[in-house]
Amino acid sequence: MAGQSKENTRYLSDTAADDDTIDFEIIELLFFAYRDFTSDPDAILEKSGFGRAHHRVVHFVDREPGMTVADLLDTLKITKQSLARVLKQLIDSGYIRQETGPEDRRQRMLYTTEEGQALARALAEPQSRRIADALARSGPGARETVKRFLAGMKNAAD
Amino acid sequence: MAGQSKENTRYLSDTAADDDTIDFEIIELLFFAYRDFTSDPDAILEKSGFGRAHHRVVHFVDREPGMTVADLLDTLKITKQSLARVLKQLIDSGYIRQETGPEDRRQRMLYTTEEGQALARALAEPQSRRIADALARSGPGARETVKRFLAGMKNAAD
DNA sequence: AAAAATATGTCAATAAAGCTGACATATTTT
DNA sequence: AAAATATGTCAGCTTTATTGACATATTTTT
Repeated sequence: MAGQSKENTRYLSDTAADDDTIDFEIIELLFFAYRDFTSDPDAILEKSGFGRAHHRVVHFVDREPGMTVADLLDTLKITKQSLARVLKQLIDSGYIRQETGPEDRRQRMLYTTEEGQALARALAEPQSRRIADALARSGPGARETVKRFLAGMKNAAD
Repeated sequence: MAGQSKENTRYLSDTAADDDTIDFEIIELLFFAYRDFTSDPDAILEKSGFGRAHHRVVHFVDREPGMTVADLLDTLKITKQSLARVLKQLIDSGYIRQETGPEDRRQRMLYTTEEGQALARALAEPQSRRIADALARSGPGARETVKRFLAGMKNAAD
């Protein structure tokens, strides 16, 4: 494939032209923002031997105490088999506990223990600080604008 | 574990108190926004038999034609062994091609083929539309604010 | 009361995408 | 000539997800 460098240059020009119709700038900003946003808790999780999946479970159970397994599956949009392993590890390690549903005894209501709460806070803290710093540098009223933007990015079905 | 519901309520109150110091609201908005943002291209990728890793490679090579393997590793922050499998598949399928570096012949400069370009655009298009919709509903000046926020979320090292 | 549906749990096999370590080859730099 | 660099590759491992099948307890429907 010799003598193709002119064609490469043509590709480049075409790209530049099409770039106008696609918002590559914010697509990339989002990618890097999220990559680094999740790297904060990853460092903490490594010490406990947990991963991102555990983080998500502890977070949502801490935020909505008493949610059922079905609620959690719906929030995370994963299968129950995927959840099972992670949830079992968190229960065995004493971060989450289950209680039989008071009305429907088939249900398992989920709660964080005090250790689970502490873990959830420790994971959220550096993320929260990162957000506060970013907002502070985004001008006045940034919080409301960012909230509306992020809410608009998510599927309406939620 | 009967008679524990009072303790649960106590947990709840503690949670509410601590919530003030941690920005759970934006943490969750970011999670849902990114989850749904990545679900758009996932649907397209499934048809090609590719995954998110292929998406990222095609995207960055399309955006920066002629980047080297080392550049790509640095951008993606993965190991060369991880990249190798994905990159090989993309080259074998005709979406990406390599050219020996004109000055340093050890380097492999990466380019998208026309098919690769088309794939990158097809994947970016629904994400771009989602961003445009979200920005439109975020008020005037939202674009600049969101850009500053996202840039501030990423590590300075970049 | 019996049958069907539901909520959860579990076993087994598989896949995607990352990782580490080790080593090979070609090329450039020292 | 030796060392460093850019890339490629082999082998094995881990995490986190998947699907399918089936078991148990409980509630709802018939």
